[in-house]
Amino acid sequence: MVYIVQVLVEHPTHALDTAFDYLANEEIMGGVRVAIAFGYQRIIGYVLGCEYSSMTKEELEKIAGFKYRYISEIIDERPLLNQELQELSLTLAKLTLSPRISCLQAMLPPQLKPSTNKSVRIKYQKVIKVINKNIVVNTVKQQEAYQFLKEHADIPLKDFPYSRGLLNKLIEQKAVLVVDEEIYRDPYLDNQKKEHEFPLTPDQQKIVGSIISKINTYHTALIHGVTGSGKTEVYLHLSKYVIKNNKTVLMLVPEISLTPMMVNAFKHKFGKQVAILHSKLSSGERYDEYRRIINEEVKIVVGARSAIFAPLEKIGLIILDEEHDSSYKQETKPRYQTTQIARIRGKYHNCPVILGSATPSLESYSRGQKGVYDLYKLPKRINQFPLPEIELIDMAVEIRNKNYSLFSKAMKEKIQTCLDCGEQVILLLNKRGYATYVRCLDCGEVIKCPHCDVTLTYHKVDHKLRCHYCEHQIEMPKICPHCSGEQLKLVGTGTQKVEEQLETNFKGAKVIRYDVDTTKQKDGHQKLLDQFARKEGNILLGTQMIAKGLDFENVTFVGVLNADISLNIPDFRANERTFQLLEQVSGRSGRGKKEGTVMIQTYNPEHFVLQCVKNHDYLSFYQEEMRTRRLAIYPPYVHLVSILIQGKDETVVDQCALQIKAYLQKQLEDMVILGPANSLVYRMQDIYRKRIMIKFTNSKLLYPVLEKMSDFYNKKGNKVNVVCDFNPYNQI
DNA sequence: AGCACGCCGACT
DNA sequence: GTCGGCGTGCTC
Repeated sequence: MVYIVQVLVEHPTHALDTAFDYLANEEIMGGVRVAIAFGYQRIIGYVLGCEYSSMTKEELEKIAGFKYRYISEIIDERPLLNQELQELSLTLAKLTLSPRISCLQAMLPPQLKPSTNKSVRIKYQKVIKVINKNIVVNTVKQQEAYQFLKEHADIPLKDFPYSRGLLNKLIEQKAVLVVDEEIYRDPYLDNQKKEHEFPLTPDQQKIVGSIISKINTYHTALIHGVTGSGKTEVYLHLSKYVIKNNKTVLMLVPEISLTPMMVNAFKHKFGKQVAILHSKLSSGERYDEYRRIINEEVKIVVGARSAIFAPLEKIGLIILDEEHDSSYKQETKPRYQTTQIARIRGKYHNCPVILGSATPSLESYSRGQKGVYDLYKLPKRINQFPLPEIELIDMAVEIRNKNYSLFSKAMKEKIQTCLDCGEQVILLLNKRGYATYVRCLDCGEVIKCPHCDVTLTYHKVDHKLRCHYCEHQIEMPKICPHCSGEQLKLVGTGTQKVEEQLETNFKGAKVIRYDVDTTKQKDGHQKLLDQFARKEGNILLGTQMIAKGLDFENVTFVGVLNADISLNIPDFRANERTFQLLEQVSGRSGRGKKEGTVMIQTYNPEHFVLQCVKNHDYLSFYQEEMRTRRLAIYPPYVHLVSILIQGKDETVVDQCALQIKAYLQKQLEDMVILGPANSLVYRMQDIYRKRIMIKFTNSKLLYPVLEKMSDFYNKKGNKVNVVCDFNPYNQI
């Protein structure tokens, strides 16, 4: 008589993470969006399932004990996600302890999120399709046009170089047909070039051959290739093989705008068979790329983190380039690790997952060593040059020699030499944030945000102090807010200040500053990098953004102004991050026809991380850092889950945190449970935040306990909110 | 989440 | 008397 439809309502909260039953007069497929009345609201819902019932509405209501409502409107003709991805959305919800609806939102492009009812206009154009290739046509001229159409498949009507009458003749003979076809906004239209293939080196050949021999088996391969060793070529060759066998490729990169080389390499080689997915695309562009994938017009998807959910069918290969990169971890709910999702999809499609990096994460490398992953190495650069020579510069010595400037004597000279030779320089200011804070020289106070436990940072552009965590901003004060002293001093060095100093130190040098500030606008990254590539700048000065995938052959010198900042961050990954950053940025030097050099300024030249960077010695770094992790019991020896307890009332937060700790200790007797401790930024936007950390090796016991705890505390009306983060990266 | 209902204080 | 504060509970 009716269909009972299970609907997930679109509010992404734990309180509503349960299916609501509606009625419909027809069957509705799982994965279709519907409009529903929910309480007093009209909202969008997502259909989970549908079952037929022979009873009437009234009979059903008698059993259920509540009134059913009917679905108001069916929005989609077809399910948004295929079977694989629907199942994956449920797995994702379980793995991350997130509401199912927020998993769906993370998986779909913004235009298709259940909540967004905005429609994106689909554009059409008329194209000529050859429907029969073996017609004998009447005249020579017709034959000519027919031949032309056979050679130019699906040509737009407006580009047809013969007369309309001629075309009509061909249509009459049922040789061709004019149809409306969707046209897509192609974000990389002007980027297409001819394919040029490089022969593989024996090392590359070995890897390609070996992976191809297991191409139809799910397994993970880790490629440890030094910077400039040609991992890209390996990816391209494998991809070509896979699509030749009529399967598809999922290629992930950390952030598209920061790794243009990889994107371009794929676009050049495979042209229209590639779809690009990332957040900087306009909504129309992104939607079109997504539709091209759904319509199976695409063989390869290149994209950032969320592209791991691309609706590709028949996946034959999944690649994660720069696998160590922290952007593969999503830091908002659902807090998933892309590598984990890649493995789930790889298992489903029975295909290899390739992880590539010059500086693999300890987690991955240890699996490579244990044989869980196949470990491959590319130890040499393809341009035959050795890796750049690295010099560590002891800044303590500089100070002893009364050099208080940002630049050591050696670095100043080196930069000057490069400029004189017409070569380019990359400088890294290894500092998160880019501006300075303000200290009063009379009372010593630092100006802080009234809502968060952080200092306000100075922005020169508008002469304002701003908070990093909330939008709070004030005019730069003239006098100290604490003691009314007049000596306010800007402390710390940001890229803006270094830029000024470079311009005074190196007369005539053009500096391109590359940081969050200067790359904000659309295509901001590309504009600046293009400028630098055209040699319109001599020095590229940037934050860690410049460490990734850039490839400028005229760069022969890379300088790191202060290597210590990231070493001193209170995070168990600080050493690993520093090693990765320094090794990656060093790799920007000497990629062309000239050898490159690197200088790293530091106060800890003896530190093992810096010594290993100097010798390009990943293995020693790995061994030493593994020792530390083993002694301190950190990943990869254990897994971590961080539990954030937050709320407006400090005492309630405190009590709940203690309660939770006691509960967990009772339920998880033999696991190490640390905390509760104040979070790194204890107060953020007037919310107090405490953290509990669990170290575990087996998650089976853990999940049901955390689920129960999270459900209990995330009920509406509770004064605290609990967030579980598996494999946490940013402990802010 | 978003909204109503309901129970309290303080104002035309 | 009644306007509005927000604490509590419900939505198929």
